[in-house]
Amino acid sequence: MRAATEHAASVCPVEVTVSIVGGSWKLTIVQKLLAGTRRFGELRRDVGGVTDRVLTRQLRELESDGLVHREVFAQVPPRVEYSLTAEGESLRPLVEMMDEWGRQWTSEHVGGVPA
Amino acid sequence: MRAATEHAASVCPVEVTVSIVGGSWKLTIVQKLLAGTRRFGELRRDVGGVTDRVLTRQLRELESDGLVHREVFAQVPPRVEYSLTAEGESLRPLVEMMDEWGRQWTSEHVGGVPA
DNA sequence: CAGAATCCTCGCAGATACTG
DNA sequence: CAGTATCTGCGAGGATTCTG
Repeated sequence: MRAATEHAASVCPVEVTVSIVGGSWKLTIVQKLLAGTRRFGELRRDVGGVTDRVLTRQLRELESDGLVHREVFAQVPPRVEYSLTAEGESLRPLVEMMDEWGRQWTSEHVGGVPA
Repeated sequence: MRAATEHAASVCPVEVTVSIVGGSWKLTIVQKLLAGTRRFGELRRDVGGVTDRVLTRQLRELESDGLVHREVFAQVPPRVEYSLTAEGESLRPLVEMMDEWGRQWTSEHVGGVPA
């Protein structure tokens, strides 16, 4: 278990969840993966604005937390596919709820309803 | 709107939610407030392990995000009460879901089911 | 294509001390 | 009691460059 998560566990369960999905881009990545398996380059494009280094690290953390499965194809050019594990899939309702809550909050605090 | 939230808004709605509830202790605080109004000292005790400075800042951020209401009583000794706004209350299902997900994840990754 | 290596910075969390 | 003021550090996030 990652150090941050371990510390969170000593506080309270909600903090565990935050420590796992709280990294920047992390839930956005999960959201994309909820739609199906993606290659590294696809994620980089779909997420948008994230650098290789950061995307890689977020994916590795998600992997080590057991939410994401990483499959490497030994071929040239390299091909790596990312998909959600069952545990990752279990985030679906949470992601949907947070997406909805975020839209709601934004619309109430900006006055404009996003598409 | 806070800078972090503003940046998150440019990414995707889920990131907005993360930026609002993602600070350490923040959801734990909300969880306590979901049970009812609390004074500063009560929160400090209930949350446990948090310093004055950090607790204060988290509360101020929650306040500026419109989730928490801060009421100061002009008296000696000072008395300040914190409570959730309607928007804060709207986090209840999310907090419950994250609490449950965190318990589940922890039990599967540690082998021991927490109380 | 999918990253690894390197370097930088900036902000948050935390500790400590003080106060109306 | 409920903070503020000040300092520290640490580590995530980001930019850039290089490679099998």
